[in-house]
Amino acid sequence: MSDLREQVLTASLALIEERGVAALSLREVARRAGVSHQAPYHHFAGKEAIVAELVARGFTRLSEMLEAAERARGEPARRLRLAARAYVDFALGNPAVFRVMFRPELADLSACPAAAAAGTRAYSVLVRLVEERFAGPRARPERLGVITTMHWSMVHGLATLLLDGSLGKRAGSAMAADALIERTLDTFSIAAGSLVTPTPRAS
Amino acid sequence: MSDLREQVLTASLALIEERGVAALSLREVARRAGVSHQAPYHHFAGKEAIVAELVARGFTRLSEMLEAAERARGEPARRLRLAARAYVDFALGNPAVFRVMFRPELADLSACPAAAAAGTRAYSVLVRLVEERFAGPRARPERLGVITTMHWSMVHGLATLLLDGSLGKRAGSAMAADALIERTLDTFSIAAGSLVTPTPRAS
DNA sequence: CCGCCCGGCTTGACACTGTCAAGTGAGGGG
DNA sequence: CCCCTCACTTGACAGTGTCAAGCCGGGCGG
Repeated sequence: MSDLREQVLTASLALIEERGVAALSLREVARRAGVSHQAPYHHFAGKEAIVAELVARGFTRLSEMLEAAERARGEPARRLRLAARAYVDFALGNPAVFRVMFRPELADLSACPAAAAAGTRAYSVLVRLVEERFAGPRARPERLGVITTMHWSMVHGLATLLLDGSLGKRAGSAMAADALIERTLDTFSIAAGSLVTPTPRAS
Repeated sequence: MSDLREQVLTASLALIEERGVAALSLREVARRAGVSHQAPYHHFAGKEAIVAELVARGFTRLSEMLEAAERARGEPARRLRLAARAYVDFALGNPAVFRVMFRPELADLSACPAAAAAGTRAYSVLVRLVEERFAGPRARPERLGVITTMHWSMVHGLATLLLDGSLGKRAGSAMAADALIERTLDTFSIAAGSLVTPTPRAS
């Protein structure tokens, strides 16, 4: 039942993947699904609701990938590193969804509690991983929060610059992009590692 | 002369500031400027050209702010830190423009050479600052490139997450946001500072 | 068995958009 | 004086999101 609902979602996704979210047209979606232009309205309140659903699914998929990294064996640093790579991989693998996930003016995710919950779920994975890696006798929780923000910013910035910014063009081929990601994340991991012991008071 | 051109630009900017770039309507712009709906077409090729112009101006303004930080006195670390703060301040001070600056699907900046040049100008400031801070006898240029990418990613990610992501909501007031920015950039600066000497081979 | 309701879908309409095409009108140079 | 150019207007067309009805078949109560 409700086969159309899924068809609308996949058609919408395909459309924004190939022409950008600005070109998402409900009528074109209906056309591709072989129904009349008003049929989607019986499954979604409007255009926003469709992309909100896509955003929610994107966040749960991202959460799953991050949680998979969390379950990997190895030291905390390795798992945090894997999660970072998973974040970037998700962005590069689902560019259209990723772009719209962090664009509240297109789809107000606060209006869609499912999307907000999925986003919090992904965030909490990061929080746990950072705690695991950086918790220590001297680490105040407030400091952990800052380190979490730093990690998220770094990884998110790398992903968005590769996707939209000029980083993607500067690093031409996919292989070059992969090397760029690996080396950037490695360097960041090393740099952040210097924070795990109380910062050495260099004179 | 060409007063309308400027009027169109300011009206467009105001419109995307208050309703988002998706709601930019040439007809509404013309209405606000008190002219007919086709008047803007005598100054811009179309909708894309207008936002391309806004993007170009945004990049030059960002470049100016970064260059001001570059001219500040103090150690290289301090200037890099100032530039990072300037980047975030620009994003928070010009949210609509910043958002559209890194959204090539809305305004293809490669079609607008002025915007691309301004972007490269801003990027080169960052390259110089990173070189100044991290250049050393042991630093290969390739390594400097990675460090540059890391810095750009971190700062850009922090800005976009504050703007669009949930970071902005998590850090409620503007004062809290300011503290968050300061502490995150400080922590990052310290972490990155551990890279200036060849990474200590901890056993 | 009939009749009714109701949910999924269709058809129709409205206001709005970007953009092409043609017209208008004032101001200035030949 | 004429005409031309340039900034602008008017008109039209295709396309959009969305509100308001209409249709239609299948399940349910009687």
